[in-house]
Amino acid sequence: MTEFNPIEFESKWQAKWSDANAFHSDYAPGQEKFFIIFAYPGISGYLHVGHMRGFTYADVLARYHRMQGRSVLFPAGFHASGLPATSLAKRVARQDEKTMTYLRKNGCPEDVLAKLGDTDQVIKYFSGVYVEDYWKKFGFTIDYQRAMTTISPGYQKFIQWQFHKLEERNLLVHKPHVAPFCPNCGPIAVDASMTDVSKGGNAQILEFTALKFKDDEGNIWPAATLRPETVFGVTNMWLNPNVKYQKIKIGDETWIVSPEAAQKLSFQRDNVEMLEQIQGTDLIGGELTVPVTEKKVLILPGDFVDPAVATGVVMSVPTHAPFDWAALLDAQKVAEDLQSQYGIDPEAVRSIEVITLIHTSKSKSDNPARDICDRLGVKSQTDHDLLEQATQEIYKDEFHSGVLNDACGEYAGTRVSQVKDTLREDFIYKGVATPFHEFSEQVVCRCDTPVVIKKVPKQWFIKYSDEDLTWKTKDHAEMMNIVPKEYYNEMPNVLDWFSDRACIRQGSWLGTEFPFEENWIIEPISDSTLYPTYYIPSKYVNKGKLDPSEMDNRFFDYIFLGMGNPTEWGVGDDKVELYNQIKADFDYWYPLDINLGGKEHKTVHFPVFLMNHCAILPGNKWPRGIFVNWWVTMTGGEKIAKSKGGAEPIPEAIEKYGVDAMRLYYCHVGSAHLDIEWEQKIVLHYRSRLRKIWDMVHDALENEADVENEIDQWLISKFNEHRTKVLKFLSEMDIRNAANEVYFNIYHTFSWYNKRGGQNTKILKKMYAEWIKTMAPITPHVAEELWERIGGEGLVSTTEIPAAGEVDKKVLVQEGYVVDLLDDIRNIMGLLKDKPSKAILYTTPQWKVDVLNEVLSIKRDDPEAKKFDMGAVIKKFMGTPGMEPYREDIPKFVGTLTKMFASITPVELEQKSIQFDEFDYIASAKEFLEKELECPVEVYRADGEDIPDPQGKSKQAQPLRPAILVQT
RNA sequence: GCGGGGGUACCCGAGCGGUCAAAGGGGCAGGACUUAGGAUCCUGUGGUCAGUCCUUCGAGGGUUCAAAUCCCUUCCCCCGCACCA
Repeated sequence: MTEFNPIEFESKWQAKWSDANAFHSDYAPGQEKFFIIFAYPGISGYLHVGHMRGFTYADVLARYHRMQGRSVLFPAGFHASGLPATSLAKRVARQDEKTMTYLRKNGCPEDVLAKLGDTDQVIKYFSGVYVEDYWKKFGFTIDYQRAMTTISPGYQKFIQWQFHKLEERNLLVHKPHVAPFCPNCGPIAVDASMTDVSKGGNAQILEFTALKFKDDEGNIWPAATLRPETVFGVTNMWLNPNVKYQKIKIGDETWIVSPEAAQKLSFQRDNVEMLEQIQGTDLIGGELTVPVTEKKVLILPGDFVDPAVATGVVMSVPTHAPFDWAALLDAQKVAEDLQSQYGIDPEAVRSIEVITLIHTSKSKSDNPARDICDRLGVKSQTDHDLLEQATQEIYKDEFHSGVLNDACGEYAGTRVSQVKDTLREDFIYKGVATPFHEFSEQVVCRCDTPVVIKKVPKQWFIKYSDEDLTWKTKDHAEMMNIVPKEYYNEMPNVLDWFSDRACIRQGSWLGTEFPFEENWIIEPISDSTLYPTYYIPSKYVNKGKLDPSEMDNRFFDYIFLGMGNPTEWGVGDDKVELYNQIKADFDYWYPLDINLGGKEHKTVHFPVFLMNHCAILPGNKWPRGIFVNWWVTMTGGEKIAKSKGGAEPIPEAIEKYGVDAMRLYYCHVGSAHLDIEWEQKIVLHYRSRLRKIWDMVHDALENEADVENEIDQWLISKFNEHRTKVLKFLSEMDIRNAANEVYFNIYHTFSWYNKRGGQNTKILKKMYAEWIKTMAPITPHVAEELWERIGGEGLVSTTEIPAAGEVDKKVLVQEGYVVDLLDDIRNIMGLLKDKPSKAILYTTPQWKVDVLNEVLSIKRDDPEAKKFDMGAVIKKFMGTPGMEPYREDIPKFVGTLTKMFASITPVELEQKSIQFDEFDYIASAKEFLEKELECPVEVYRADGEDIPDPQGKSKQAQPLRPAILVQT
């Protein structure tokens, strides 16, 4: 037996494919085409086994379509824009320990490592790694003639053109915005990979509502809150007596806030002027007017007020804020002290009446804050953790199920969740409130300066909220082939939800310069939306035929939109011809058939990919399909992360498992829309699966037996049935089921053929050849190697898989009958204590077949019927000559058919209607049954003469269900 | 909150109105082959039992001749939410 050693033949076939240029995409007018891409990877360092999952699916689909006779375009590129490449270079430059370890662990050579502090080198090196170490080694049928990166000059010209189109279509808007900013370094990115920050990479920008409380002098005391609706329940204010408050001038208003807040405001507002500071203690005991309600309330001391959080000015709503409730109780307890310290009338403190605003289904009384403090055992305002928990609970409950009551004026009777935004907008519109932005946690820049939120006066957005565009895109998405279907259903909602997106930024990252504003770079999501179009001209750029300098707006207008006429450009005949060729190419390949990407793209990349196509290109160029794949996780469902060492480096994995085993693993271990766990053992299992198949095929190669047998016909029909399924699954992008059919079900069919004594090597080799074709999309290396060994011509990868051949249903039913019979006998034998000495089978008597056929024909005549006239059927057969001996059995048997009659499916009806002689068929399978059961088998017709029937079993025989007697 | 998904046998998971006691893997048990096996093959893996029966698909109701699959109620779990790819 030839040893199964994938490593030996994998590189051999990769070289042959490459030498033959087998997968170059051919412009082939008249021939059907298929255009697929996977979302190009960002250059972020080494990839892991999870990335290969999606890439593999794309290759499987590309290979399948190629083997269906289509001209296939499967290009690939690199998304170098944005942070990842820069981030990696920066980390190498500062010799970040984790990064260095990770690079070395993945086998980065030291001389390369020394250069990776430079972003260009990072891009150059890793794009090489992706192609040579991953994609080629995985046998992907990518057309590398078209490879491109998003920071190449040609691509940048293309992106600029795209933005001109967006501008022309009124889809670029600008408005004020806020963004993270380091006072020392300028605009920076707050992201989880911590490129620019040393702390707070996961921080979010929270949008508070600052309510403008006023004192008698007209000074504004902004209390920033996430719950503006509670303004109706304010009973007092809290200031920290130990803090020196800062008076500032904003426009023509004077504000009083904590010094930290004054600092933050100076970035969020124009013209902020610092005035004097006032000790908190001096402010306690004063009165402020509540906005909206115009009520006067007292300022009380609150030690818990953190000057670093929000504005340092806190409004108190004791019924709905546990902190406020606890603090108010404390204050009331020490009312006398407050008098001596701050001159506050103790009676005024004690008489503060709480106001209830919100009622929920869980409300027990009119003071939910008190209820929850009692329940959790809060003793004072110092029980910080408990109060935090209480706040969370109350907030959640009241937000979800709360309804505002009569204390809330015009908003009474509305749900908190519904009215919150409206109410906030109303307040801002009326001038009693204003937005205030704050990080959810502290963020510190790499230079150790705390990061602030800075107002960007003129931020450009792509107007994804555009109604017409949204409507158009949703309409189109409905006609698209989007898998899984869950995502298809979700897509309209995602498109509705998608609002304007900031599309440019300043600071250090890679990308294309924004054409309408200097020193702004287009943001990486926005420069990767329409890009599949660029794979068409990229081939000409790569070949040196097309220069970026000539790729101006009129060029792209012509090739992508068919606008203009190159003959009028005065560029010479050669160029005109070239442009026409590129345009023809584009018209041939576009639209894109499948855009394949991971689940992380569901709410970002895919929607903008669709919307930009719909915004810019004509309707006949809009994408046809999206395929989303889920992730590979570490054992236990944990996300693969570089910080945790990642999974096995890909080159090592390839060597250990073999590429095809990995490909099969991805395709079969779980559906594409499910996270799968990376487990060595399982991958090895798939390797041994391939080895079994390898051995099976080699058996036939080494076997010269050439015995014809009835079972041969079954094999052919059964295989054809399998192949029909495989092709159907692949056409539906159900890769998992296709893999199941090819590597498991077909394997079992061949095993059964063997078991049944099939030895027709000629037939077998023919069928194996067909089988190997079906393997080629998923495990191409094994397929090529077996194809060659079995004497196939040329490359199997470029051979067509024929649409399925004929299926003889009768043959399939007959053999299925034996399978069921064997099962039943085994079932009975399993119940016996002793070893069986003989199995006697009684096939159905003819009269039962006749009765059954009569009933089936009634069903055929009226497939909707649930009942049939039993009396008529019984009568008919009772009167038939020769039926006398069965007079007692007829009604009983007819009775058993009623249930079947009601529930039979069309498929079953067809199967049951197929006629064959059961006795003859079992008799021919007798030897096989004896071998399988390891005991003698006798077969009789239940209505035969003088048959041995010691236990009267023969009466139980039914069509397709022989009676069985096992003797011990 | 908004949006989406889900609860299936020991585990992972397929099925999404009838061919369902429920695919495929894994685990476990028995057998075969073996110097041995963590290799491979076969068989079994809800209950009952000489097979066509009974009880199961988070819980409770309902529709239907027929429900894991459809409808309602309810409990629980997971994921995404933006300038970050």
